[in-house]
Amino acid sequence: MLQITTLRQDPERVKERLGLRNFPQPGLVDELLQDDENIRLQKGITEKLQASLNSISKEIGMLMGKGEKAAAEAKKEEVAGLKKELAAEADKLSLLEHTFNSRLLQLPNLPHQSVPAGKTPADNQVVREGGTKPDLASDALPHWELIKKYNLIDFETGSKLTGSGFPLYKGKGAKLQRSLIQFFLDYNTSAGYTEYLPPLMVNEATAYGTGQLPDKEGQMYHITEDGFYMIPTAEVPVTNIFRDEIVKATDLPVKMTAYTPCFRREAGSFGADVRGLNRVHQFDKVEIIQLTEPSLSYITLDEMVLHVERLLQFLELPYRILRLCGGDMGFTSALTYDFEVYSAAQQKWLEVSSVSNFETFQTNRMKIRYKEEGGKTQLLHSLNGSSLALPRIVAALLENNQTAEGINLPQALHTYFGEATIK
RNA sequence: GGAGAGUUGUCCGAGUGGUUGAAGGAGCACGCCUGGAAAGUGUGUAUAUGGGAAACUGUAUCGGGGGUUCGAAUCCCCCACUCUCCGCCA
Repeated sequence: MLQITTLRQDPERVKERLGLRNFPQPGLVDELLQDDENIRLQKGITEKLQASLNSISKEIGMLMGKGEKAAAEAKKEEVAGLKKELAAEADKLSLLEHTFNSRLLQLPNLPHQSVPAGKTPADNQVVREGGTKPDLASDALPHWELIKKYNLIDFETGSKLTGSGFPLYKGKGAKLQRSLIQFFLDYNTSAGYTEYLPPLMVNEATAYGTGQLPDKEGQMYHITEDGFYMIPTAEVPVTNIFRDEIVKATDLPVKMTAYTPCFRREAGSFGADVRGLNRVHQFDKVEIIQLTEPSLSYITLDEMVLHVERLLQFLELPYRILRLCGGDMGFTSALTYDFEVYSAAQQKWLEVSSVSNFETFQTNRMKIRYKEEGGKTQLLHSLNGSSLALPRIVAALLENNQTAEGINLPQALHTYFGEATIK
């Protein structure tokens, strides 16, 4: 959620930045400023009434204390009218605030100055590429065939147990998951991230904190009986660890990592790229999250990009890093880099990570703050990224490294997996 | 799932309707004392938000939400969490 002070300071810049996102209602900005003005006026009226009511109540208290009952009764009558008036004004105020809040929630984050203009993924900027695409034989198999060939995942039984998109990993397939998770977590903790293993269901307040509610309600599995949501990413519980906290400046930056399964309904995204592991309802992911002071967040973003990039180099996968254009960025992000790996048999780029700076958009909702040197309390910046999402990594590893003898795993995984080749 | 006890400021802890934003203590900050420190002593010490150049000041906040009342930390209702006992159970 944007801070209203940002709108007050420079409404024209806000509109210009929203334009980069192709935000359809620039008029909202002026409406919000008008609301803001009205609210402050109405607050003045309401609070003045409340103040006089409070002071009369105090007087009554003093009179009662002195035993002057009659005088107190007289005051009580005086107050009756005031109370009615106050109730009416307070209603007006809460109506104004309600409108204001629902309008403010509709505003996405403002794109950083380096965000390119554009409407679709085709407008994203390729920042850099790395690794080399393998030369596969013409009869190279897509990963869903390789999965069958080496008996790594049983999609059919997963469907029987739950439904489509819930893979059942098996044997070497299950072990490969475990190896990757362990490797990613070790890599993250050795870079100073503290490991967490959070709850996989969260309550409404938590889902609201990171912006899943009210915006993406339909994307989460909802346990209505208890009012819980299955997490779509570790970002949700882990960032909320610091909700309503004031972090000591000396404890910054806060660096956290977590492995969790992620649950996504993926409502409305049926279509071409749902085969095999390209898009599933439950998948494993390791996430990194940082809370930093505002002046350092873009340096931190660059560090996180390098961190994820190095991980892909360890995996020896061909990758590219994209800077998302205004039209393709998520609602809450100010700047996002997407990482894609090339899955050679499908001849497709698959998104495996998304590293973003949210500035104060999330922390404003969650009231995650820190105390500055001078003693002033300020919102922190929050950032996060995947390191990494497993299914598409597995897809690319299988496809790119297939040989007649088996799947050759990258060096970095050998000790974790216990073998160099899946046969 | 059933029964009971509890949730107060950075922490401990008092407070069952009226100048209570909240006693007392600890901690912390600054001063005095000291050769220096400890002890002692004095003062200060929540957050958010509105108004104001500032001094200052209005409002809200005693787990969360609602209610009663002129007035609620205090009374009533609902919810969450913690602890104890019973039941069930990996």
